[in-house]
Amino acid sequence: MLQQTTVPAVIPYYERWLKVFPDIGSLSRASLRKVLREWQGLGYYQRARNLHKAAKTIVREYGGRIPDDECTLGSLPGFGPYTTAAVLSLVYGKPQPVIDANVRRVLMRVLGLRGTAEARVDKTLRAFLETVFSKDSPGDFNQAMMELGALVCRSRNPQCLACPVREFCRAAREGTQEIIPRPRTLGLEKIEAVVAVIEKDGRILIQKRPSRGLLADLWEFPGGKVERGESLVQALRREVREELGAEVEDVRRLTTVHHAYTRFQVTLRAYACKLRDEDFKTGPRRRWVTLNSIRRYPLPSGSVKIVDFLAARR
DNA sequence: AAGCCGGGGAA
DNA sequence: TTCCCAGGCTT
Repeated sequence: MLQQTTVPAVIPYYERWLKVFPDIGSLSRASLRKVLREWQGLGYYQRARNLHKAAKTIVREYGGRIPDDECTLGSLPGFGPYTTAAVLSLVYGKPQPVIDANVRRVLMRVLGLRGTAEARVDKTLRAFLETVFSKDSPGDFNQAMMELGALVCRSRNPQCLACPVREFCRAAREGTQEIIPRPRTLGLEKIEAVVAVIEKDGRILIQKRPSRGLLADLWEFPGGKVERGESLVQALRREVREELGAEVEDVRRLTTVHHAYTRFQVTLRAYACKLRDEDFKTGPRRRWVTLNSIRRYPLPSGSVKIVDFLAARR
């Protein structure tokens, strides 16, 4: 029932099912019509047919006991790699790692594997799993991995700060947890942006983003998207002119950082510079801050990476 | 490797 | 709306 179906959707069906078919024998003796009737509304009806057929085979060929060897179990209808490994580990305690959508997502992020979540990556994942798998408690390990994916390392809004394996996770380190695995449909838009780290008297200029939309009310360095046919420095001069009404000078390359959002991927080119004119608009959304105090402001992850660079340079 | 199979929950 | 879900089977 859980194949490609969420736990909340399954629970009521699961409970009714076990009342009607309390054991393998009762399922094996039931008519297909009754089996399908109990499955009605759950979808993927081939699963019901497979389960029914498997029950018949288990009763007729294996004395009503679910086979405990991989080969026999995997030959039953509906028993693919996941279900076979799940039964062997959860029911029989055998050292079989499972890879379901949760585990696949967790491991793709841990290893920083780009691309969509497909069974194609499973070979790589399985090799890694072998190195961390607990043969003492395979069932617990497998369920823990799946729970981690379902509750923390979620498809959307992963809770990296609460994640017990955060320090081993490449995606969390690189800020790519939102785009690993890559969403199946929409392609990732690539955005090139420039960032002006404007220094004056040992302080740096930051400004507050608009209160609505992307990164609302977060603070960042002046800057913006590079437009077509425009050089990076041209873009830098234009953005500072537009936002601050001032010209820049002493422009020097600082660093390049990458950050991934759900729908686009941005490359930030940071430049150190100074302002030629001092008469630009200050205001409540604009402040000169020291490198130390800047960390008290909420910044987008991309800006934090730039701040980290500046701090490390000291 | 890609298509197909379902319905619902969450954002 | 869009995306995805404790996959498996067929082409």
